Amino acid sequence: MATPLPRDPIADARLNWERHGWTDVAAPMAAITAIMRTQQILLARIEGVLKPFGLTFARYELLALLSFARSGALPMNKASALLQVHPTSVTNAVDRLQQAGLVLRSPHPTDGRTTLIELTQEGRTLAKRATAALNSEVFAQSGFAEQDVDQLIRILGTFRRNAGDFSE
Amino acid sequence: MATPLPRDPIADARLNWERHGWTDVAAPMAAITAIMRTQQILLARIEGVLKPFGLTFARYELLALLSFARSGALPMNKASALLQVHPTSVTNAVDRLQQAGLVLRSPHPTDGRTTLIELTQEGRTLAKRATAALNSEVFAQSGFAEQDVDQLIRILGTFRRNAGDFSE
DNA sequence: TCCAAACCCTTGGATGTCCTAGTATATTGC
DNA sequence: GCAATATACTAGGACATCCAAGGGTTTGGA
Repeated sequence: MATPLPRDPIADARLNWERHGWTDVAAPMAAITAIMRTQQILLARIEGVLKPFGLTFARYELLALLSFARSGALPMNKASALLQVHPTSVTNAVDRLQQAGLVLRSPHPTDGRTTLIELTQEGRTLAKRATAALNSEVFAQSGFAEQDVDQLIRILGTFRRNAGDFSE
Repeated sequence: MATPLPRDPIADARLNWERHGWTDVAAPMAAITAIMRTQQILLARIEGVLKPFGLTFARYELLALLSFARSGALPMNKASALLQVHPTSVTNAVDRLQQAGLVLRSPHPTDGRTTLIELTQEGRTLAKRATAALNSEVFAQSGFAEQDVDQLIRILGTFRRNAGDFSE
């Protein structure tokens, strides 16, 4: 890891905003920038843990999603909706997972437009092992205090609902 | 925007984790996944606002950073450290900003290895306009309650310090 | 003094994301 | 029943990020 900076760059940005008279939006700017940076840190940790398995986070997410589906299979469009990524991103991930023998495409029994993604036995095994690694090496040492985890879930849950992710 | 899902996919993932007995890491998993998704939503909003200016978020960040530097110029490696991205990402952003006439490269007066990035007058003007747009269209309507903004800044600030971003 | 180690930036390659457009299949409405 | 519309997936292109490697510049110890 690089040497820590002497000062928090986001706190500095906030001061700059306030100095320019944008006081009312300085705090939200700092919060949003902090989310960006935190995501970057977490993603790097996750990718580091997944690398030995030959997986990226995008591919892992798809694998994990399939492993929780009763039948171990999902239509592409369903996966796209649940993972909340663009359909082309799913196509890309499936291409690579298929090439690695972790999933396979099969035609939908009744809808000729739809392609089902199916977990292979190998894919199911790898998903299990990768999940165990993420659980112990990332989630169990998240770096967030327990009550802060609850706060994050609450705050970000409200945000995502307002953003139109889900209605519930 | 896509139709909202009937249920929160992250809450469902958390239930799946608990069902598999990973109860102790289910909450951090949910919090981290929520951060990933929130970042995605915010980035899309920001990119949408910046698009009319011909800017991406990465390029805007660099432009904004330069606009707050006294002299309007910074060494590449300094920018890389402050933005906390890989040096090649800065090279890439500078290439495009330079091509757009918003910044220019100049040699460091005393260190032949270093390249200074300098804001052009056009770059300075565009940075101002883009910041005004982001302030009014994103930061002023962040979708976070005021006290939640403070919570986020506190929680993520602690996280980033522990992750080694800064020592302060 | 001088050469090895450290540092700075760039190039090339891999991955992921999105958008636009195109092809194929279903569904809807007249 | 058939044409128009909607839906599903894929191909190609633009961007951003990182890593590995390479070439030029500085620094520091022998």
